[in-house]
Amino acid sequence: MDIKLSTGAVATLMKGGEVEKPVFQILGFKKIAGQGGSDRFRLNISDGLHSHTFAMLATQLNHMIPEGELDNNCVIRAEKLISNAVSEKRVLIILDLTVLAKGTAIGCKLGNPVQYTEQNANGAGGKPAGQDSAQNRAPQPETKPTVKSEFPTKATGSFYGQSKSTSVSKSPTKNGSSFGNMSSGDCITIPIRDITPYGSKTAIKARVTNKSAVRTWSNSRGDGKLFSVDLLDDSGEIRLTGFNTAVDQFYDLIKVNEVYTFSKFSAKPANKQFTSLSHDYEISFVNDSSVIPCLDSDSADIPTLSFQFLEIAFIETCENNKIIDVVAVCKSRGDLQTVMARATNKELKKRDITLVDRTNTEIIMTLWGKQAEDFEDDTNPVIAVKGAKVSDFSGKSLSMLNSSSMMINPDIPEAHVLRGWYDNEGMNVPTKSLVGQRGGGGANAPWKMIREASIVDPSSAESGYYFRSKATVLAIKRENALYKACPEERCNKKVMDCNNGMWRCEKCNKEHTDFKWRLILHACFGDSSDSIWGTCFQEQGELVLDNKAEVLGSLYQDEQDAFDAIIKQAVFKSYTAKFRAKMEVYNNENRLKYSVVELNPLNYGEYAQKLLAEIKENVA
DNA sequence: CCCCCCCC
Repeated sequence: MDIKLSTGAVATLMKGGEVEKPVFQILGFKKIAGQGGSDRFRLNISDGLHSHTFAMLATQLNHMIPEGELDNNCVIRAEKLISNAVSEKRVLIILDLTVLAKGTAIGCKLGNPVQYTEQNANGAGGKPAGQDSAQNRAPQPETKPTVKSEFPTKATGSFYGQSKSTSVSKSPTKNGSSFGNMSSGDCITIPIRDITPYGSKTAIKARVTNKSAVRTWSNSRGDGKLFSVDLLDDSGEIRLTGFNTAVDQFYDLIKVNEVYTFSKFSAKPANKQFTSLSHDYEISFVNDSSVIPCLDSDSADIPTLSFQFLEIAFIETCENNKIIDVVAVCKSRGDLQTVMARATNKELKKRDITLVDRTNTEIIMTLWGKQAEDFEDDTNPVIAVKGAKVSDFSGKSLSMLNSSSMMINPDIPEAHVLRGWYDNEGMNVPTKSLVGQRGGGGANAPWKMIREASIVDPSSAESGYYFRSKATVLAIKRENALYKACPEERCNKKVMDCNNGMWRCEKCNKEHTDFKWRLILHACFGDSSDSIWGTCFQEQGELVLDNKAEVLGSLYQDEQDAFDAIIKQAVFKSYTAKFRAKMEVYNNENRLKYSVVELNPLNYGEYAQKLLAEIKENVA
């Protein structure tokens, strides 16, 4: 077989030029381990003249390596290639390829390729592509130093060798500056992965990837202050918390992105509810803890980033309040808003941004405070978020926490792939939204017969599904229609009777001298096709019963007959109603729950017009 | 030993 490599293609591509379906020899590959089980392969490609290690294999092609289709020395034609500039470097992503010859058939390195550098590029390539091309709209790391390990600036000869052992490593003998009670000399460090509450917890060498602010607490068990950092090595990550004196001792000294040897700590099970870190345990400082900075030269083997990315489409199935990592393109950026925190009466700044990924699904993420104010990027950056909270407000959404961290255009393979996908394809593809109709609560909710609406596809009911119907009230449940609520203006929480004339609100954590009546009216709505039970909150309930909750409450309490008469009168009135159907789990069973989100007395004239229009449409 | 993280 006549194999001809695309001589000069590496240099051309490295300068930002384009090469049509270049032919390369694969001189080696390296697995970049497991971010959320999504291993990636980095290839050393050669055009016979130059070789280059900044080529990533698209994940959908990963299988070719274990299956032996791609082997050392094989020759491939890159059918589809994305080239991205990443700060001063350039990364190629091979999206599709054809194997022209197996490595076993070739058996040796073709030509005498040298590692490509700008210096030896010797004019082999073409002119760089135009500055406005999609390829050049590449991630520019905002925090450069944090993202160096995935793509070392120097590709060394040893890079493609076997992977190093991670089980035991020596901590550096550091000249001077340790914090804490460290005695001099080396100590044995263990991989983060191996930390348990049971083993001897000598020391770990780890990079600080996130550092919290100092926070104080005060509760029934006492008060104090604390901070925490996220630590990472090549075996895993773990949260380290410092309480009280440890705050004074270590807080200012520990810097994000730096590598330290941490020795002496205690470990306990991690509460998964409050972290996206994968470790089963978390650690805290003890009395004789020490923190020793590592020299830069000693830190290169400690990775800088770790994510367990979840695809956006998958967030739909996440339970509420789960803490997750996500990488996505910021499709649009909302305005800065100011809202009042109900609990604290503090003013909050927020900004919603819309994220989209290769599942063609989008989700809204809320940024808070300074991060919301500072977010001004309108260039559809790729965003990697660690530790965002899943909220089920109106479908599914994400919210940043104080403990979350966000990187804009990070230099990681997932981000490059997303960049290429969005610029070439994603920006023009319609997306599914995980937002249940927001704000207007289904402003364009479709008209449905009730029968039709009640057999709605369960997957869309998962996040809340809106529809409109003409509906007649067929029955009303008189029991539990009213409850005593917290009198605070914005709080509607049910209060507890303290039996001393006071009413306790758990939400406000206060006792009040009075309460207000609130309505949760369960009514059966029907049309000619079927009927459903739906919940009418305050305003809708007041409309159905044609009385204010306040009046209804006192009647319910003191004049039952009058209350029943009101209910009787409310039956058989007709409305146009907007319902929200949502799948909920009740007694381990899925059931559709309906609430009435909008209610208007039926305007017969208007409704007849609507029916006439529909008839015309169907006859034509 | 915290674990609050806000709003519609």
